[in-house]
Amino acid sequence: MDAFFASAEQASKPSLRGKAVVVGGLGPRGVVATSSYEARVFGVHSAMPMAQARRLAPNAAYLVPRFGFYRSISEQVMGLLRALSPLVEPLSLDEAFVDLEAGEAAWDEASARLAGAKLRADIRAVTGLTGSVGLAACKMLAKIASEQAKPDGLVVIEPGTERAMLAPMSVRTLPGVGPATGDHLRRAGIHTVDEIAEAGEDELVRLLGNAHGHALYAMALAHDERPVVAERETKSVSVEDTYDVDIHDRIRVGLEVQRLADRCVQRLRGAGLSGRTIVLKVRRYDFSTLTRSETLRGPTDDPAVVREAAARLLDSVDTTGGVRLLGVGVSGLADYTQEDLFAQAAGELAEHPVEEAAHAPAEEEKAPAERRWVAGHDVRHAEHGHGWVQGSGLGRVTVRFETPDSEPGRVRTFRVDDPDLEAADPLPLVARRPDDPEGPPAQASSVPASFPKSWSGNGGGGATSRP
DNA sequence: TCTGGGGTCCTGAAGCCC
DNA sequence: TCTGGGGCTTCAGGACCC
Repeated sequence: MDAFFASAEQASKPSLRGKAVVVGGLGPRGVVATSSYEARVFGVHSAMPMAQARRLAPNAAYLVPRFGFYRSISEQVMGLLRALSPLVEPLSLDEAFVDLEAGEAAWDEASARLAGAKLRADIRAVTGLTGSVGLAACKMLAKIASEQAKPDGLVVIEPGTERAMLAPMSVRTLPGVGPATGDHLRRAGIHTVDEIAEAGEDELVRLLGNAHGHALYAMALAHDERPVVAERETKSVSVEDTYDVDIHDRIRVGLEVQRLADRCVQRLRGAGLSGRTIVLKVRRYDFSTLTRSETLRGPTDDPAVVREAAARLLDSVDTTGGVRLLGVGVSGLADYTQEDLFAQAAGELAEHPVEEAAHAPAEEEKAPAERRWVAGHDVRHAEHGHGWVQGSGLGRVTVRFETPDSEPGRVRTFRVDDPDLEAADPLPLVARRPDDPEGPPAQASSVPASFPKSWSGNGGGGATSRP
């Protein structure tokens, strides 16, 4: 999907269409998750500190991400992909690989183009958003093609042309080459993909180590045999928080770690998992990050056990000077068994007869009674109807009244405790047909049959929430 | 005026067992 | 009894991705 979060917000809010929109954390330490193409003109891009974005684009609209909303759109798109093939490998909310051969959805370049074009049309009809499609014989090339296709395009890399196409490209084009590896290669005089191939496999292994060296050399030759994997099992579950102000108080640090342990266990249980290795993460005032881990005798999803392990790990960490981030994770995962459940139930009753997992809910889940009017979130007013919060402060909240299919709406300001104003769910971006409230709004056609070895696609956009 | 959150994979050191 | 080495696991850190 193209600039996914920002595009979804623009589709949801007519007054933001054609305008610079930046989605990300709005606190003093927030970073940009996605910016609209209009904002990118000012140099705003993903992972940029929000403060810097505000300097570059002071008049942009700044919004908090609404993951539940994006997830619902993502599910619609993934549904379209699964109609093409049983082998769909989601990489994130807005990106996935599809093995078109496995779905017999195409068999040559022409049919692949047709399938890609139809997919893009279907995504547009069902979600109202644009997605880009890259078609190629392997995942690496499909990904590169989808990057080239953005925004709102389709690119095919024809078999036989791969090496010539890759040769002049920067090493940073290849997946797995980030800032550090890029610098490493540059210092060795390697700037392009062609120069990687020329350097030879032994030299790359010497420079980058075994796994990375072999993998990168293969990619430079356009070799990528990785299959599209539909079901990936989760390897770890973690939660972390960056604090607006460094925490110096050791007792407070301990309490935060306990809270994070509880949240982590909630997530773990939600996924039906338990784990053996508990990991504590601490980012200190100077941004240095350290982790401490402990492996238990067997898997657990008992909050008391995870809390205790996390507290023991914290004992071994020096936090003088302050911490800016704390995290708790669990790895070494297993599906939990019935015995585990009974053991946990007994253990919890013994250890925490009254304790409630009543810690601060996520921003999106907060009750309306809490009266936290979050910028960008939907609201409903008894008289003026559906709108969204444009800003709040000093006891006032400013709301723009508009819906995905309305004209840009008018702005009104209310007291934060106005009884006529309440939080609301996002409206669908594309109006449903009255006779089929569940189904797609437009006809989503099916794709031709039979597909060969050499075509796989990176559909639904490639890294499109990134610049 | 700095640098989120949730993951994956790899490497190297160290300890243990045989 | 001492030493060496291979193989495995654990732990910590780093790079990368979206």
